Amino acid sequence: MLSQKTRYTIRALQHLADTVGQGPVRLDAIAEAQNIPRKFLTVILSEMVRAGLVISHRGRDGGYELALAPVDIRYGDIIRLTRGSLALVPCASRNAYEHCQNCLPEADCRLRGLMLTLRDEMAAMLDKVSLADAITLEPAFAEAVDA
Amino acid sequence: MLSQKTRYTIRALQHLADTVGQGPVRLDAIAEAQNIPRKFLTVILSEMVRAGLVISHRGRDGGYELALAPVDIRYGDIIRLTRGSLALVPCASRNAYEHCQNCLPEADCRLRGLMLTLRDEMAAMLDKVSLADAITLEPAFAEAVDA
DNA sequence: CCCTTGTCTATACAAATGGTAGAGATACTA
DNA sequence: TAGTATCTCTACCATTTGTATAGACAAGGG
Repeated sequence: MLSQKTRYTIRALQHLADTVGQGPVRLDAIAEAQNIPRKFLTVILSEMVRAGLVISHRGRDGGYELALAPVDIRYGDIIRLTRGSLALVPCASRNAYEHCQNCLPEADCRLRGLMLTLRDEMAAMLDKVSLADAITLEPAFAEAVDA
Repeated sequence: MLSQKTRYTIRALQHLADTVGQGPVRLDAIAEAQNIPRKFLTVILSEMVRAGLVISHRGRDGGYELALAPVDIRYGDIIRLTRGSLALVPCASRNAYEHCQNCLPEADCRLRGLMLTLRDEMAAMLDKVSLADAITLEPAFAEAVDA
């Protein structure tokens, strides 16, 4: 699961993407529009500033804006940034590899093999979609629901 | 991420799949071969018995064996069972839907739209692979590593 | 100078996670 | 029927993680 914080982060960035060209957006405006606790959002946005995705302006008429064009911020990037990795197990991360505790030798671990493949598929999809993209709000249910 | 418990569960079931036809496997044998804490494994296997995936036998020469043929236990099933859902956000679960806290109206939530699509892709893949399948241990790196 | 707005560090608190303890229930075997 | 091997169940605990807040501070603009 994505943590609540990651979800807030994504929604905040989407908000900034949607208001590109309108100057800095105040924290309170984002918090209200996106239904994110104000104080928590300060933490989140500060991290985004430090990470270089967002630029902040202090003082009157201050606020936040994206540091990059929306098309250059892909969902895969955001999730890697906030969560460390796309993978479902630490040892299947291409990006933030970590040895699993209490595991088998990796060369023998079928779970790892499977999770590597899955990670690659997830990455392929999440790196195709950026903050500039419209998103199908209710995709067709790809597979049958049997079993 | 998959929890440690989910990973242990999968490895335990793989072990049982690999020993099909050899009679019940004792808990200690599984714990040792799969490097899983013994006491924790008792909890895990009891749950699998209750869930109907595993059959247990007590007394001398007792142990555990799969209740179904390996080919009928798909990774998707196991993850749904132990984790509740394949989805990365509660509101994108086909199986264990839950409303997200502090969210926007769902009809407007682009994150939800994206996560529904992703869930469907993950499900399609994880429901193709069962405990009977060999798994590529180190798949080709599908996408470039740029950015 | 003062108001507005962002920054930073420390905390509080709740929930989930990983793991253990130990008494009990069955089943086989002698 | 005793005895031993094996799984079963409830409760419990410690640690980590996740969510959120408090409050003092820094900086920009008029």
